[in-house]
Amino acid sequence: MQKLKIINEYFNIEDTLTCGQVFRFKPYKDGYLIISADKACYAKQVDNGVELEFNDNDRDYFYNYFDLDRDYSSIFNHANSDSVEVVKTSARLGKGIRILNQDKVEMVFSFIVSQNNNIPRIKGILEKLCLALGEKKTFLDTEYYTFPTVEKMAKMNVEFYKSIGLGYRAEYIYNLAVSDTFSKDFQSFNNLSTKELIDNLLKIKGVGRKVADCISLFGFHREDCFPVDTWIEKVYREDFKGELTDRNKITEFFISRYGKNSGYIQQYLFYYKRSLEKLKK
DNA sequence: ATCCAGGGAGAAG
DNA sequence: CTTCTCCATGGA
Repeated sequence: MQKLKIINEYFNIEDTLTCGQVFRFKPYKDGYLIISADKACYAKQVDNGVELEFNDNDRDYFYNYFDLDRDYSSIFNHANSDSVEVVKTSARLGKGIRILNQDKVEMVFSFIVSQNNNIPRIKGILEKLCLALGEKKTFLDTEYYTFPTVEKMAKMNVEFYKSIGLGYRAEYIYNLAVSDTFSKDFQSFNNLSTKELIDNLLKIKGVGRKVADCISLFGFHREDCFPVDTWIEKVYREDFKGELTDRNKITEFFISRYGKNSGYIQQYLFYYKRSLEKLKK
């Protein structure tokens, strides 16, 4: 076991986990237990930073996972000097958000589950999926389940996927599991341009532009992506006073505006808009 | 009861 | 090319 303390004003563990980019984490002893692919990590906020704890062999994985090599100051400053008020406000609220480098395969399945769905339900479905098909492991005296292998998922049938609450998405998940999407050159997607990457992801049934953008951003760390969902559409309409209705065009609007910082600023805005809604109750 | 959630596929225009 | 309809599920 190994501990690592990160002192960085641009790293808040709660904001990073609850901003909507990751689904498999839960409160644990003054902090959080985070599960990614087959690995687990404990993280807790301390006065001036974040304390991480993981297995010795997972040091590089989680160092990269939390994007710790990146300097977030210029990203934050870009947002915090924008002419639109909501961008500045959201950046200050989400100053501690980092874009995680999550497992690519897990991101593809997870964001197919996310379509026309809400975050609590997405978390519940993924939890059931891992409980049923993942491998049981122990970390810090607590049990967790790995994300299932594609091979294991391919052995199930559509009825199983419906039984864990996937609804009409069950067929997308099943068809993807039995496809050859991940067996051939999926890892070489790394070498593609962002546009080529998105075009390839769009070939998967159940993956549209928004889901492809999320996979590209959260799995491949493509910063020049700006996923547009119902919340971002609300920001666009209410705070930017935008007139466009086509989500593709709204995406292009934001990318041409924010360039390489699109993904980060999108996360600031998404987190902010959703936080407001939670506050109402 | 109706609407909504990190939308997308397929059909119709 | 664009727009419309339907798609399961559960919480508000």
